[in-house]
Amino acid sequence: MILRMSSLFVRTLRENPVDAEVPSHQLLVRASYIRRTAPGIYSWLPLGYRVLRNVERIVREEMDAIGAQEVHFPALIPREPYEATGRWVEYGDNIFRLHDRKGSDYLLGPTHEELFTLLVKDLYSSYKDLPLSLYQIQTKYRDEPRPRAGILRGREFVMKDSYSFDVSDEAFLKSYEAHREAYIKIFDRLGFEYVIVAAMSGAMGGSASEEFLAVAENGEDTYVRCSNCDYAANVEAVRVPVPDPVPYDDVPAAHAEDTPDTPTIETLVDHLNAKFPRADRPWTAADTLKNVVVWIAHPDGKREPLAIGIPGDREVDLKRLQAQVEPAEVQAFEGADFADHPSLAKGYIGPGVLGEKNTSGIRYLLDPRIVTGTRWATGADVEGSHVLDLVVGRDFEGDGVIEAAEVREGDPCPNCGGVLKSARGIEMGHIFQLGTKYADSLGLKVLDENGRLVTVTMGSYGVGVSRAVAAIVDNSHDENGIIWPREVAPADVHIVATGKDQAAYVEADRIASELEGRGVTVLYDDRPKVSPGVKFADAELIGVPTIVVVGKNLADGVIEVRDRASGDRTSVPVAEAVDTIATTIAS
RNA sequence: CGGGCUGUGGCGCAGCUUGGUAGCGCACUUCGUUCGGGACGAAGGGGUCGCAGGUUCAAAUCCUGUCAGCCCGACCA
Repeated sequence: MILRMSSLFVRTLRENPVDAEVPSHQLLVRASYIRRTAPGIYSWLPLGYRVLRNVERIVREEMDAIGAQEVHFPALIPREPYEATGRWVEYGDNIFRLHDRKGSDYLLGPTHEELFTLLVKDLYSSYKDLPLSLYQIQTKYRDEPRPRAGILRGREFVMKDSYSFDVSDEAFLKSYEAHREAYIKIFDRLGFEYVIVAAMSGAMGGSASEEFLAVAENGEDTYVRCSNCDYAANVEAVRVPVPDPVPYDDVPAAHAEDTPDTPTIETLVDHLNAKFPRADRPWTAADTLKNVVVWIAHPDGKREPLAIGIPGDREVDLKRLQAQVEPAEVQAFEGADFADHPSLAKGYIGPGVLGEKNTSGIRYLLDPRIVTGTRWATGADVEGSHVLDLVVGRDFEGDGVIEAAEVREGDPCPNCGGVLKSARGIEMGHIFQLGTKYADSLGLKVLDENGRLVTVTMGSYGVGVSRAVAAIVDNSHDENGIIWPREVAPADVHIVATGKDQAAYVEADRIASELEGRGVTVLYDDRPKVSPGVKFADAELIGVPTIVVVGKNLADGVIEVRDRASGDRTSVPVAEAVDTIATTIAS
């Protein structure tokens, strides 16, 4: 097919829209692929929609290849199924809710585990029917607190979601592995750099999950990778290696000391070094135990304080903490809250009052590094006083363990002890081992070969289709515009006709038609009276991988074939033009 | 949720301090010239100045509220 620029519904912008920060947002708007309709909600223009469909096509082909069957569910969904799994409440403000004229509750689907589970329950009741994998490519709705970066994080977006149903956990692993392999093929074809990392399942529930992250400096997710083994994980999912308990027989009894004006770790360490110097080495922040209090707000509206003890040289990583307490939310513990909890001495909180058995009654969870026998300097629960030589297991204990401390580059790998390196990425795909969470709450069971009812084991798998469009652009562009990988480009070739000589247009028309006859999609800049500079700039901005210029050189019997990515230019005799172009774009 | 900055034709911006006919560049229309790296001249079309309320003879401009956008922050015990 031929897309003629003279009539194509496209208007490129010369300047970047001022509200766009990331390259994909800037370029997709400038090159007229998308247009903002409302905050976090975008319309797809002809070129953009072609790219989106190309991504969908790749996803479809790979899903079909593993035997998954395509279906299509409504986006407008009644409340009941989500009530049954608790997600009507768990999703909180993140779902769009609406009422029909009778006042019944509906939602716009953020993801579809419930409906798929119910549909399979409707139709299937035997182990002979399994395994089954269903998928759909559909518009999803999530009322994000802060949509940003164009289509990278929108409130309406296109997602491929699929669900696997198996009679046992063992059988499930095959479905999971098949999806994982399919995802590798999809992301290889989409042509951006990505990593597969261990992840947290979050609101989705279930036991384990892996994320496919597009490597991107401006990504929202931070992940770590071991420089020695193949361990890779989202920081939220990193498990700190737990040290062995250490002996503490020779540690003196805990003793409180005056430490005036030391409300921060930094001031405390300085004070300790000045007044209580250690014999072996100076005090460091890592010798102190920092106790942070936060609110844990549950979806049902209740909230409780939670104290977290971590080594003083680390910060609490809110995202990590959040991931641990999902679906509850973490909220700041503020000045007025201290007034309500008089046992907490702000700046000098210690294990003396924390814990369910102590005066505050606040649940107290410790970082895994704080193991039995380790000794700490920490708050004495009195302003201007800290306790030294406080030993875990001898002088205090926590109510449990929590992974909330920040993960840092250089930390040891939980797998092999090697060094972790950190980087950022964008979540492009996520595969979940759901176990029986949804099958249990919705009653999806089948009869096994012994005639017994067994609960179905499920997996759910998502690909951010519209997000992939943005990720590809972020991964593949230069100062002049987008550089599409061939498989997703809105056209196979972009023909630019230039000059006042009508012959160029006649020749370009012929080449375009012949290419069309061979099944090639041609974006043809046939705009009259548009200067060559504008056409070249637009061609580079739009980013079709092969650009053909028909103009001045026609007098010498040649046209020019340009490679968008490398910038290479080749002169080709007119007679060979169509063959050469067809060969180029097929390679 | 808190703080900062910003909302003026499709895009980028000026005007606001000191209230008085809404402007510039790009884009768009017409004519002519130009034609391989964002051409030129002339003549045009297009804006409830984010929204609501208030002050005033008069509001883009002052006041209040609200909505939206961008950035930063959210614990540091």
